[in-house]
Amino acid sequence: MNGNSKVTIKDVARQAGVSTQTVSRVINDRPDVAMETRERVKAIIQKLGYHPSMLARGLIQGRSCTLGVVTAGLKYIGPSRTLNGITSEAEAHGYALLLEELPHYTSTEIKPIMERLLSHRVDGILWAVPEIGDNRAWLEGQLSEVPVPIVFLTMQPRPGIESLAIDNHAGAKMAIQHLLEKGHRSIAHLAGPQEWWEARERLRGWQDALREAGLDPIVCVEGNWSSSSGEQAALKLLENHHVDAVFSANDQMALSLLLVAQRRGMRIPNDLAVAGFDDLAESAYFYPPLTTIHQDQFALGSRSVNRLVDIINIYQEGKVPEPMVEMILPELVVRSTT
Amino acid sequence: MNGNSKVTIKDVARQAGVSTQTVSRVINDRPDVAMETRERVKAIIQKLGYHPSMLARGLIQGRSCTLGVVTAGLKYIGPSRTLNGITSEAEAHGYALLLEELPHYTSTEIKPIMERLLSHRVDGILWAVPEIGDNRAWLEGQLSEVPVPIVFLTMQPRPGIESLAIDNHAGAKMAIQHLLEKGHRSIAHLAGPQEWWEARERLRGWQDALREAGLDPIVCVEGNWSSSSGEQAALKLLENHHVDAVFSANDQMALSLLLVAQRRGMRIPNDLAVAGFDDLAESAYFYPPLTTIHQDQFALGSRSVNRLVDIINIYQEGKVPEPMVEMILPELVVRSTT
DNA sequence: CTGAAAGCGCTAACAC
DNA sequence: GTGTTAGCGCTTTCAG
Repeated sequence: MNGNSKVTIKDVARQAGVSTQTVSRVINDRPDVAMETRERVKAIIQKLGYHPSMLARGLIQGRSCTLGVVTAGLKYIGPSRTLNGITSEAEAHGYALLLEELPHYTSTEIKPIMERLLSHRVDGILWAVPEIGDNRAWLEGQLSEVPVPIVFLTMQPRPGIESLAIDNHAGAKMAIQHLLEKGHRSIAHLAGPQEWWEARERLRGWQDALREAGLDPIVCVEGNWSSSSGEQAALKLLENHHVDAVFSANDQMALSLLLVAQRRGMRIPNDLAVAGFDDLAESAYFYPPLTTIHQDQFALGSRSVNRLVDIINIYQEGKVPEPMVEMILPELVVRSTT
Repeated sequence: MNGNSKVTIKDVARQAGVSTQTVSRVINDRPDVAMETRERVKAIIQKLGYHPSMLARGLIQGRSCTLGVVTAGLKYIGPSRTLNGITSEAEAHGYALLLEELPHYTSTEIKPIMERLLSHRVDGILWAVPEIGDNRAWLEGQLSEVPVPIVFLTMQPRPGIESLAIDNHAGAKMAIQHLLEKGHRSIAHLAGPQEWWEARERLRGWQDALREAGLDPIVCVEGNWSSSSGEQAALKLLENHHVDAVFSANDQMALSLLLVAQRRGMRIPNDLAVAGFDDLAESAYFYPPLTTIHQDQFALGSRSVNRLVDIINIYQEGKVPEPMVEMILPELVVRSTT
């Protein structure tokens, strides 16, 4: 580190023998600058290693070209794939990202987060935290106090609020319909933690698909997404019930289920068929390779940025956008466990 | 969205019947304000929902209280766990994070990235991209042009440059020593892509540990980290060589190796012992549960923030820090594949 | 203890 | 085409 710490527009102007205004015109690609002047200024900019300050520009224009992103649970792969989509799309739109991570999923301390984001004058906010328990309770009172548009990811749609989510209900139905087609009738569910909206949706999909087929959704045990909880749940399930298929709410629990079933001498898929949800990179190499529901979390992230940028632009034009809810359809990936 | 879009310090001052300086003193917790005035101003701030603008403050103080983070490969779990450590520690130090993701690991287009970061006047940069091929070539010429301190993660230590990394060489040696203790003598390596510094370090650890035991490191096949490449490599390895143990450069490839070996009728660990590297959440539930090397990527992230903040403070005091290199030791986790 | 004036780096609005 | 003036929201002098 050394380099030219603080070259300002004035330095460039002085060296080029023009006013700061002219330099400003050059860096903003305005048309009304003489070709020759433009080149000269550009050369000086290059030579001095000058970078216009977004702070100053943001101050004056009332916009920082920055989006706030609030996430949680980065130690798991899901949120970070969404983030991957967000970074990619934000760059395409010329926005920088201010990242905040909640200390835990159900943190209700959103005020300091918002304050930090708003202090930095973000132009909009992406709330990429899954809906769990009442961690959206703050919407009631505090949403109206936020002076910039917010788009929510992975949340139960609410009227008047922008949101995007994977359609977990539809995904679960796909899995069950696939198992039904394979001839299974006694299909259990290894559910996710029911405080999670996503887990409830997957359970509901399991129920609805079975009922539509004239069957009763009865056998259901709950885990907490982890492989270790899945192991406990799988033991309970296989010890106490006779089923010929299980739909697991995620791949990690499905993994334990495979392990437990095979330890008990069951052959997969002959004695027990298994379908998961998520499609982890490893799922194709489980023993045996896992049939699962693929959710495109990258798309979830990138589309949310798209939407937020649209909204910002609409407000910019003085109009008010019509709130939209978008659901992204997952896909069935058939492998060897069914 | 509505809320008080743009409440300024002036609005607060006017309503409180004081000057803007006084308000400024209150929000910065300066001592020289009368108790009564302070309370009154605070009440108005609350009432108006005023948030001081970090843009204006940054402009004047020459610092934005923002750290730039450059990452790559967020769709994999590794980088995002590091990011997890970064967000957590940055918040503890009161820094916001400006996130940039490279389009690919070996992107050499670092100039636009730097420019965006510097435009936003970040106080320092965390370069959290693994060293691959010559994607650090730019250090030669351009590092000196960066006017803020940079800390590099996951990179071959270089004199005079701040860096932190997991000690992959030591980790690999731990794995091999464990296999040797278990009585294995013919230990192959399922290597990672050799353009990656980390993969080379793991291979070197395998070589060194074997040589120190008086054995020759001979059998080695290379994958690209993915389970599918691991499958190809495992087939090649098991078809052409007779080995009684394999050290895989990561868990995903180890997973395929387990699958391939068992398909060929080998029992794990009796016919073949396997050790991996990474310790994924799923690894404890592989079939069988995988012995592996655990690397603490959260700590890698959090310590890098710590270091960067230290450096910024040292410069702040007008001093120049002594460049430091830190290696974080991984840990052996013994499970059922050895 | 409090306020007035100046200015951070930049751009909008107007002159010329 | 180009320069001048003013001011974004805040903090830093320096007076009182």
